[in-house]
Amino acid sequence: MNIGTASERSNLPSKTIRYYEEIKLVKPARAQNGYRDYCDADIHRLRFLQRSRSLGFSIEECRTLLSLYEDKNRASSDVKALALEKITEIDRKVEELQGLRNTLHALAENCHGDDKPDCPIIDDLARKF
Amino acid sequence: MNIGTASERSNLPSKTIRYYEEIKLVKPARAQNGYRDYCDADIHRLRFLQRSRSLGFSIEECRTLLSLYEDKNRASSDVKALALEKITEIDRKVEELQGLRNTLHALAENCHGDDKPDCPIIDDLARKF
DNA sequence: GCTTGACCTTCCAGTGACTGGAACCAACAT
DNA sequence: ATGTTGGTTCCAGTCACTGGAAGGTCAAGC
Repeated sequence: MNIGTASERSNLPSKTIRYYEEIKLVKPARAQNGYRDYCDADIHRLRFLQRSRSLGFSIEECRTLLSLYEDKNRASSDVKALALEKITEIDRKVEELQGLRNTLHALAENCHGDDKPDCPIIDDLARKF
Repeated sequence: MNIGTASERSNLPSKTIRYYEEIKLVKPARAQNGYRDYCDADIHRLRFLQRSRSLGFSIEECRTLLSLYEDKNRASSDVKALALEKITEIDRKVEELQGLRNTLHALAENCHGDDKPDCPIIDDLARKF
């Protein structure tokens, strides 16, 4: 199976798939013409990567997950630990973003948003500490 | 004022300050010995940048905000528009993160997290579409 | 048989916003 | 005179791709 088909089936751009090969995440066979030749197991790995990346795992975390996936003797606790860690990380990020959001919102509330140069948002950014 | 002092006063690492000079955000004078020499207005700009960056504006947005800040005839509506756009963007990001969080949470809930290889998180990542 | 176009290959450069490190120069305390 | 601290420049690395150039391959249509 050529890379174009692999791309369609995994929902990943060809460029990304080549990149994943470069960093040794997926190693397809090569056809005689030099084209990459993906088997079903490769597609499976690619989809696994697509999904775990979209769930916010970093490439290195995906590498770990993939090896856990392929380790028949893995402990589910290892995977759970990674997931829980990720949840904490997401919670932290959400909190931070909501803080920013609230600050910006408060500033925008106080800004009449007209033609005049008077602007509390700018004033806040420029405030002395 | 040397870069070290500027760094303390603006709460930005020296490296970052030099980088901001490279991309033409802050252009300090130079002392005779070649050292960067920051005046109060420079510090003001640096703090403005520190604060707007920490509020989640990109460098290019900061550049815009800075020019609006220094434009005595700016309309406050211009600034407000940028802030509101940023809020929308943050809301989108928060929603996305919460989606991820919920998915991960649901998966972790169903995972007993023991020594056995059985793991619903991995199963989900590996699921066929 | 030839051309066209889609698809594949490699390799190099760029993104954003820094960060780390090497090699060197300046200022100041002891 | 020497050591420490703090400047300077420049180059490389980060993360996870993405874009583009230059060229090879394949199937279809004329």
